[in-house]
Amino acid sequence: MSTHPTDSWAARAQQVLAQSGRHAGKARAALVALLDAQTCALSAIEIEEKLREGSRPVARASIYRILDELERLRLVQKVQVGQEMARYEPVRTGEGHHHHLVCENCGTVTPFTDQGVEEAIRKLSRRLPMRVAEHEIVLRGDCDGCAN
Amino acid sequence: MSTHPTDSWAARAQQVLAQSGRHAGKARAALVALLDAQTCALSAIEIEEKLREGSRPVARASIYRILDELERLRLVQKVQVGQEMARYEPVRTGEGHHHHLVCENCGTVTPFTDQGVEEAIRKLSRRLPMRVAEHEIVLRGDCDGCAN
DNA sequence: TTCGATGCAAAGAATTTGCACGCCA
DNA sequence: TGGCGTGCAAATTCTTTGCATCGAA
Repeated sequence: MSTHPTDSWAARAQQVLAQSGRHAGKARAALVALLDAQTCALSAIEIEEKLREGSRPVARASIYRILDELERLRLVQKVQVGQEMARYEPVRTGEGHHHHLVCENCGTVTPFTDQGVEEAIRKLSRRLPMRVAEHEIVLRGDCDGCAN
Repeated sequence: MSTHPTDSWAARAQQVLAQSGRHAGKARAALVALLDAQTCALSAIEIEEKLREGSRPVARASIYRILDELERLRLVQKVQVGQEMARYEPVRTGEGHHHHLVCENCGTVTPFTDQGVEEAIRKLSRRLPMRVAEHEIVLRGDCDGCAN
């Protein structure tokens, strides 16, 4: 949540898109607004459904194209959660990145952050035979709702 | 690496399969032998290619079916590495599980283990609103070969 | 008016399923 | 011999691409 409208991810996204010389289409605007309202990652199909029921329907191909473009501009991150379809979420400046919990029972995806794990990975990265650019962690199990 | 043939993952796999009341097909035997010889995860397509060039060709559908069965018996772990296709690797008893490094340049997948990270995740898991059953970590970047 | 944005439909790629035949127990 | 194992082909699912049209600058 941002305190000022102009600080919102959507506003920044629109700005970056405009600066990179693109026209402002309705489909993309709707998709950006939808993503901005989410707290966690959505799949392309989920985005299509929410747009159809909400603001306006957007063709699936357009959704993939727009997400791809947003990803190249580093406005969106594509996250892979298990074997399921790809999910996408806004990259919000100022917030540390988070990882994901996946309930194997109900499929719910929940974000979490943890300094301990981040630190452990940072230390580990120095010792690996690779310049580590990014990392992704997925924890799977049964969420409290399902474990009962 | 096992010290005795009968300790091999392949031998254990065959035993578990037999005990679960299955017949011993040639395709599955070839696939199990191939997996046992690997040091890291292979995709279904890679398995198909290696089998065709090596011991004997196996239909892709059979490969998926066999891998699925091995996964249900916990003899094989399916790992997802980025957006690429799924990969499969033997679950060897006695060895701690490992995670994966992926070179974004050449696509090479390399295993690693790290106690620090495992410990951090263990601690974290206790505090999460979920009974964590498993976790998966993928580090991406440029491997030493590609960084030069 | 020009070029990017979008929708629709077809193409692709990975994976799964249906069905008939072959082989192991 | 009966049922699991396997191959082949078709079906599914997610994603990408081709092409004509629409709309923003």
